[in-house]
Amino acid sequence: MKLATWNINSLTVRLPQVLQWLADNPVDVLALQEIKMTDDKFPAADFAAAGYQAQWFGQKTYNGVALISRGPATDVVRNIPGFDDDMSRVLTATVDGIRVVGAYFPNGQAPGSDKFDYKMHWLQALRAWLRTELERHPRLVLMGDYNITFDDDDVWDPVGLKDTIHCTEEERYHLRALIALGLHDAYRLFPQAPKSYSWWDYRDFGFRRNRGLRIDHVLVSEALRPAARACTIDKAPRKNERPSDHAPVVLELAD
DNA sequence: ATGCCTCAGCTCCTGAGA
Repeated sequence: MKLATWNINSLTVRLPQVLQWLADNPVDVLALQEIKMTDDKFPAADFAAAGYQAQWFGQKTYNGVALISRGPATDVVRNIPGFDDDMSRVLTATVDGIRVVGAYFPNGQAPGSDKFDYKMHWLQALRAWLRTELERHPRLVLMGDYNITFDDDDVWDPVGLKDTIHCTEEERYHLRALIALGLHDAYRLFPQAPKSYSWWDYRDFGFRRNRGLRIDHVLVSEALRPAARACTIDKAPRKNERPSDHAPVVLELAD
């Protein structure tokens, strides 16, 4: 079984790339972030024609998430229960016996800003809810655009970017706290090339110069960890014409 | 460089992303 996450920065613009990627990489579940469209615009028929079901939770202009799956998605939950939020960021469902949480974490803009405060509160609420969700569903995957790096290995210029957004100790504290719930960074369960990133700035030839960050993550629960077989970042779509700034991250689980 | 790209929208500029 394969699961993947991809921030596609507008599904309107990149639907053809997503369909092509699914044709080339027939994963069982694909979590999408930043679809940037209202629910009435979601191209469910296009996914159905490709053999995929879909759940979606859209929003005008910003945010918006979806879960694309071969099998049916049940017990669907939108956003974080108990946390009042006007942004569409989280979509959770059970697929093939696995609780899949697809999430678009807040960006946070800059430490000290209102958006950063919102990010901290959102992270707190996510963790509180995940604690109970993990009790109900031990076989759980949390994947998406976290907008947080774990450590310097996830940052192309750890000195220059020290304490800037995605790299602050406050954000990393929350990321480690998620790990402390009994989750594992699937990417680091396996040997990886140094300077591996999942996002590169559109500006200044960021991708060509490999000036990137690893901010898209797949976390697996303790119960699923023994089944993890591989976790990879697929840089191929970043080489497309009009690419997303993010690359897909793929987790392979033993059947 | 409060910049560089890219996207959406009350679209020919601005806000936001990361």
